[in-house]
Amino acid sequence: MANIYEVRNYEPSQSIGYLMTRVRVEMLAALDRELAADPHLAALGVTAAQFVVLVRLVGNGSKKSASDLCKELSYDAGAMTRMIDRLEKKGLVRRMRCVQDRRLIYLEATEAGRAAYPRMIAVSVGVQNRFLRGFAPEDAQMLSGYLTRMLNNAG
Amino acid sequence: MANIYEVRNYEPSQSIGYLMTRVRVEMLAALDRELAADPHLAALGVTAAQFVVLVRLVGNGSKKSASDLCKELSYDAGAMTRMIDRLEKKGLVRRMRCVQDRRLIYLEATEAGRAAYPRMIAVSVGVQNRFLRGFAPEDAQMLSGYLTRMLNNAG
DNA sequence: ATACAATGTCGGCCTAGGCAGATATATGTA
DNA sequence: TACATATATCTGCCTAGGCCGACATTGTAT
Repeated sequence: MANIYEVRNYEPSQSIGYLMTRVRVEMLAALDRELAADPHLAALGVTAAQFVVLVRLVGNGSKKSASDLCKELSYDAGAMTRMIDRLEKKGLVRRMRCVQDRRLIYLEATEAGRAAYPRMIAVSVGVQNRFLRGFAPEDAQMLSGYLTRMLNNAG
Repeated sequence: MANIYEVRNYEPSQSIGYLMTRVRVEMLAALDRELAADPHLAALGVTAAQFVVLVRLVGNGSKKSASDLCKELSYDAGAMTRMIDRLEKKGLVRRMRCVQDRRLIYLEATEAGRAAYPRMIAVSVGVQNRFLRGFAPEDAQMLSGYLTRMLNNAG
């Protein structure tokens, strides 16, 4: 299989890595802005990064540990500890020591966290739809497929 | 134009935003690892983030200011100041006050920075080709097009 | 039972980005 | 000229992630 890029004619500013980094920066910035602007969510002061973690805790109800989240999100364990600290301080997440395996700490969204969930999802969907403006459903499907393939290539 | 996502059946873990964030995390981590592992570059201690900035300074030889770089890279001005500090401390970049407009500080890659450039590009190309393994050139073209359209939708 | 390895959480230290305010310089206007 | 405005850089404070080592707990091999 031929390589996509060659060193001799590689143009960094047109590479997929560069484009993807910029798109992601713009998407997260938009998400941050709109989370902060939303009248229902502004009081919580939830950032885009916190939102991503919170979604994982509310979405599928199964109890999860911090290390579970780290695996799902390619996240550093130390960073996760501090992220949970911030979410706990805001009253959106609870820590509960597991009695079977006392190394584990199960994480659970609080009532406030669950209550904010639908609105947060709506904001996220709105941002993504805006970035995908003009995309046919098949285009979005293609793009998802490409990203999934790249993720598999990561090892 | 129809929306791609709907709130009622939105699955965060399959969304394009989520996938793109993860791909980008994996790509940057791979770039960091390989920059640190490369025998020619390890001594410089250049991170992926520093690499991105350095590429912009060596690539097209025109003198650039910090604010130029911020616009190109969607970068915060304060963060750029500190990034330049780190690159300067490593001897890869020089600051030169502009005499015509004394607000400006032109940035220039040093000899050491320019010398490391080809090897850094080779590492970057290698990482991206690995993530695009199995992609036909037309696939890569399609993906670039999608990303460019999303960037334009950002406003 | 003891020793060792593996796992989960946490804290310290680093790089890193966003935001707001301060400062210096340049430019346009009355 | 005097003043307001815009621009460029820098600094402080916050959130944030990666790496490493400490610590407790659990599982495994001897």
